[in-house]
Amino acid sequence: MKHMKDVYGKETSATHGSYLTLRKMILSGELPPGQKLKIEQLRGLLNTGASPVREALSLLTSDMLVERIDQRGFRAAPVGKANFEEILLLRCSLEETALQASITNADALWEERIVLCHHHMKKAMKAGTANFEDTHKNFHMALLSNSKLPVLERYCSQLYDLNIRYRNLAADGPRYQERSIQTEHQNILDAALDRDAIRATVFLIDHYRKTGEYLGRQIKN
Amino acid sequence: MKHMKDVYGKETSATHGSYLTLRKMILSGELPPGQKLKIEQLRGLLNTGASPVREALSLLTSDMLVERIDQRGFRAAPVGKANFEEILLLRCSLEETALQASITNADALWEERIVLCHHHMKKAMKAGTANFEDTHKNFHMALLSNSKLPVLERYCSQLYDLNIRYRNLAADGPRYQERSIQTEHQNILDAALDRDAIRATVFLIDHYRKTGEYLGRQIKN
DNA sequence: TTGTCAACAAATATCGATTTTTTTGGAGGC
DNA sequence: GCCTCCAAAAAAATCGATATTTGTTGACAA
Repeated sequence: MKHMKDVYGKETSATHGSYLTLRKMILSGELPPGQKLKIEQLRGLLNTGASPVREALSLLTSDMLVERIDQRGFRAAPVGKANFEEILLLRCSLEETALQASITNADALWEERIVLCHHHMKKAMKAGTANFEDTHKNFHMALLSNSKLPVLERYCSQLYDLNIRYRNLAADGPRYQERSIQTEHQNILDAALDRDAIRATVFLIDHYRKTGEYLGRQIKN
Repeated sequence: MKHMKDVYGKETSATHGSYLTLRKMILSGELPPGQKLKIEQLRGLLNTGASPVREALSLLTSDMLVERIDQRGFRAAPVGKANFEEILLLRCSLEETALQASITNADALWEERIVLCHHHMKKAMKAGTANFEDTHKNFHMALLSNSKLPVLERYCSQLYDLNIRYRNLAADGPRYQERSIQTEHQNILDAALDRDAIRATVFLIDHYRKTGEYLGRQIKN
């Protein structure tokens, strides 16, 4: 395979394409935690050579989605309650910092951005389309996107994905959207638009804690 | 080169060896910020093939020491005042969390560990040996090593390295150790041993702020 | 002079094959 | 029966070569 088209039809390198595919498979649980990731096997799955696969796995290592064992290959990162709770803790702490910085730098462009992302998310939720998860992440990242702290935003994005992975792994439990997530999102958005940093972060963190409490109960380890 | 020996004489893969070498070169400033990192050129420098070099560069990407430009290769990560200040801010915030957690979990083993690391650091400083930087990092990481929050510790380690890079890049300024760093370290250690989380974090953050203030003045951008 | 475009040069990305290392599965000794 | 050691198989790591992309130069036309 010389070229590859990603989900949006744009051309990407074999490495980047493999990265995106594997990432999605790990986040969705299709590649379960701890699973050995053999190059040869993935090579077949992805229709590509060993080099792009190795490089994609290397990149996933930095996202903490893949573990590399020296000279012994790669495996999907293991999961556990302690890990889940650390992620929740860090998310609350880091996103609080990021959201407050974002609000401090608030401007019209950012406001429009978060309003739009919120709209797209609501629409996707109502339609029940498959890309709801993407719009949900977009909304949350948009909230932080005005912080002018790119490293922090990167960490938040990483942790968001790790959290989503746990949600997907626990997907069989009782329906999770029973809580009125829509209201919670609306509250965060309104507080952000009011430039009320305190209220916005309280809503945001509460949003995470509630989700965390729900998911935490489902994880064995 | 089939085998490679790292600094401690242990056998490592070509990839890992290349990773360590390149990392050191970027942190020390030998490979200056923004510099194009051509595979062929590094291949010669490291006496190895293209694959290990590429993989090492991929790994360095996750440490934010190397930037990858799609289809256009790699370059040493650029630097700037905004980046420096973000790193300082995040370090203060994350290390505060980590140190407090470490102290909360304090036990005899941890105490021994930090006392030992501190001793090694003092010894290396007095002797003026080249490995002072390593012992310094070891001491700071040992302080956080009892947090039971591995992801947080990983972030702290990353940010520590990024900060060291700035220190090395500004190395030509007036002697930086004029401040009594020894006292500052002693204060942090003593407070940690007293299990006084508040006092320890105040000393620690003050330590970073002072260093940051000094270094910040040296960075142009 | 300036802008465009083709041919060339350089560098990246990828492939297929080879070399090393780890793992597996017994055979033989205790 | 259980451990140790050795060969065979599997997998990972690495290499050398090829294909693809990007960057550059200079001729030619507007």
